[in-house]
Amino acid sequence: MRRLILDAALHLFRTKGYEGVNMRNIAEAIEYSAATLYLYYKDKNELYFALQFEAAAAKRDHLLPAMEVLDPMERLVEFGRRYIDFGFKHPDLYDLLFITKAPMEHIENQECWALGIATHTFFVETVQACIDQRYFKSTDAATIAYTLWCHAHGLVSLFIRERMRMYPEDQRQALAAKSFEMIIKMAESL
Amino acid sequence: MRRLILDAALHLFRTKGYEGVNMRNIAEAIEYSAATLYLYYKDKNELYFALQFEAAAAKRDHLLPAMEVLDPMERLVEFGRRYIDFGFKHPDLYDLLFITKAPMEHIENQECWALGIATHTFFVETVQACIDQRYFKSTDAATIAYTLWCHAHGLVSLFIRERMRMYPEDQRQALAAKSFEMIIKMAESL
DNA sequence: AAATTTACTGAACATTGTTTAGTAAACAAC
DNA sequence: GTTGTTTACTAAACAATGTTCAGTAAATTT
Repeated sequence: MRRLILDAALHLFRTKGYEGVNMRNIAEAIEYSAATLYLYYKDKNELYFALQFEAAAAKRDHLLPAMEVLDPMERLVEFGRRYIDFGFKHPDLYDLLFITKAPMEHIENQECWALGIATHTFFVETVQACIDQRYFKSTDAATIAYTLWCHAHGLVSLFIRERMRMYPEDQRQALAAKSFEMIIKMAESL
Repeated sequence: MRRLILDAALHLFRTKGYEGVNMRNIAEAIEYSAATLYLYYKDKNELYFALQFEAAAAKRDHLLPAMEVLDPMERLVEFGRRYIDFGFKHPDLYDLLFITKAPMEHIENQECWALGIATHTFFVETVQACIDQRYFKSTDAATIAYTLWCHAHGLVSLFIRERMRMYPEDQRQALAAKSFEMIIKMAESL
């Protein structure tokens, strides 16, 4: 039943966007009453956390191929490329994971958090592997990882939240791509 | 009257956060009925745009001292520092300007847009000035500016939207500061 | 057969954005 | 000075949405 609710919610979510979905919508889609949803999820927040878990799983799956690249520097680049690609291809899921102002209190107790942490840890470890293999002179893996993440997240979220209107629509993706190339070049000087 | 409404709205906004404010709230604060607000603003969107203008003005004022630095590279660094500082000090305003999912359609017609564009143009021109004075080898001012913006925005927005929970709360600001230093160092290799 | 548990729902409530119909005061025109 | 018009405002209602509650009916247990 939870599966049924989640699938319907996620589908609505991805087609109609976050705003366009409400409890009655979801209930309707699975031909139950809205009250039924509250039997399986305490409130909208709990449903939100469950959706976040789905999104985190989708993201992990999207990043998976990058994790298998052997050379740490190539892996890092591919990881970044795929992270950004995920954001552009699934703006609703990305939004859910990294932008939505939602009950972030106690998210540490949610299973979606563990998934996100695992991915983040893998990312930092990849940076550390680059350091170990002398790709970087700096040895501050945490700050390097965070700096790269800031760039990627800024890039995706400015795009998703429509703050690139000063650039013609058909040039935004290209600019993002150029910026990604640039940050890689910059990182090589670290 | 618009002044009265805006001041009340902005004040509520900054104390109770974006979510915690509604038309009735604002009306109450100035001791009028909610319907009155609709005499001065067509709908919540128009009020939103007006608030965005206030936020844009506050941001410009916050950045103003940086604009007066003579050396373009120092100016660029100070600009970045103050941009980030603004985001940390006024998360609600920053949110309003760069994160809130709100009616971005037709924002080009709003006065707040002009203000934002002016600041952005100044930023790109500063990068261009750095190029002209051989601070960078790269000559792509647009991409450099955008890349730096992505980093700063990512940094601020991950913080504001509580996506840094994997770092202890008392270390987040320090990490952000270190990352800012790092991106400057990286930029010097451009 | 009776009691209890499980699964579900219609109706209601609270909150919030928005509209409508109307009031009352100020002002204008004759 | 009465009448019409404009201005400033509001109470009440409507619609959408999150949430709760009382109740029903089938399944299961005793």
